[in-house]
Amino acid sequence: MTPRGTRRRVRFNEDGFVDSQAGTSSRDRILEVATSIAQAHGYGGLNLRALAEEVGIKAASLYHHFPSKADLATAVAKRYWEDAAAGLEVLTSRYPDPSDRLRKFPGTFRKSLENDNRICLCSFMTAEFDDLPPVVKKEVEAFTDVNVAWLGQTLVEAGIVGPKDASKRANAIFAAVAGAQLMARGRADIKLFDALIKNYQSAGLLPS
Amino acid sequence: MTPRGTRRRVRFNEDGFVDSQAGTSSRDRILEVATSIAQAHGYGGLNLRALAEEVGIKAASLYHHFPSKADLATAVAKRYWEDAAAGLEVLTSRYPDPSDRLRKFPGTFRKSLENDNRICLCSFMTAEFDDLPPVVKKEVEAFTDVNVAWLGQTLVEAGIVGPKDASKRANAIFAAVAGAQLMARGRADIKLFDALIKNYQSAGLLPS
DNA sequence: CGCGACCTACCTAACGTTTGTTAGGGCTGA
DNA sequence: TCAGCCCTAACAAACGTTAGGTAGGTCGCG
Repeated sequence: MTPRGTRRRVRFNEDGFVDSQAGTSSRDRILEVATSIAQAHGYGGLNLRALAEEVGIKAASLYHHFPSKADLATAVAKRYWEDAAAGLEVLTSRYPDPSDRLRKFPGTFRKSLENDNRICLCSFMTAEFDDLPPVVKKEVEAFTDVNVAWLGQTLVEAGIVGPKDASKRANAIFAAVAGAQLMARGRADIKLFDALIKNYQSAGLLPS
Repeated sequence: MTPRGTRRRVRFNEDGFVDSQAGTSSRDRILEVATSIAQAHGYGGLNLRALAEEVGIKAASLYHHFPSKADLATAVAKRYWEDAAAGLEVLTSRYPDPSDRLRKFPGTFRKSLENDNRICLCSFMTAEFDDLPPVVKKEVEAFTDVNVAWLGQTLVEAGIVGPKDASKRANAIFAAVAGAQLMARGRADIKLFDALIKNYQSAGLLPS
């Protein structure tokens, strides 16, 4: 019965990333399952009946919590980047060396692949760009913003680039890691993801 | 009235990439329009009625050319990687310097973005991995194979990496460029794509 | 030459299913 | 008692797909 405004309890694992099974209220469980489905099938593939069944309720009952699919997806995407932001903050506070943090960064994306070969919710929704309700699009963009901002700040702190080039390099790292995740999904091979990250490191895109 | 087995006439622009409006037969026009739709909406978003309308026929008439949507999509993906392979071959024969070729490589992906912010058909379908008919999946993988093989060979020829590390670096370049394309789509900003590629170059992932 | 058989390419009409969504009612705990 | 949470039942639209038909062209044969 967490009131709507209350911050959900979230658990982080040893690397600062969100562990699942954090929500207990019905609304939270819906968002949790919806996130998982959308990471595998996208916005278009998010079927309200299938979602409801996995939650353990009927599709019509979803409308008690969300006025429409677009609103549900908006809440999903918002929760997604908020959790990501919280996870990155944990990373920052846990590792004093900014280069260490940068080395840990791809771990967020790795987690998705570990979870039944899923990908970043926002990568999928970015592909679906043209069919996304504008409100959802906004939240998807926020995820990129959060990651790029964190990367840029950390890169500067690590002395890898100057403040002027920070956001450009941050963009490059984000795009490359997202691309690695997508490619690894296509082969259903998480070792490929690791190899790609290693290659980014040896090429000098990421600190090794 | 091109017989089914005949190679379609294809035009390449100054950089060796396929120009549209190459097909004249009905079957080819279907594939052409279907490719364009799938690059913007994916396999799931490929609506047979909408496709037929854009071609100028009725949805039922599509079944004269293809037995099912899955078969249509298979033909689309197959044609897609075959055109890509042909384009890369043109690049090889047109530029004697392998480093030049590598510099031109991202141009293929740029072309999609120029075309109404579309992305690589296979990037989209890789996201839709779980919902793809197995036959389609196979053709999608072939696209990656073709690109990675070409990149690996060209990297060795350019003396950038040894034959042992070629395929790993080729994978990294492919993933990074695909990721850049996806990110640029999310911002509907082709200049972001150019900036990302430039950053890959200055980081040493691509020759500059 | 002329005629029927056949093929290609498209059509209309409809089917069955799946989809997001709504109306309205029932149970339960505070 | 009453709000919070969930239900059944159904709607309308959109979907892939099928049945069956038509117009035009081509071919072989008497």
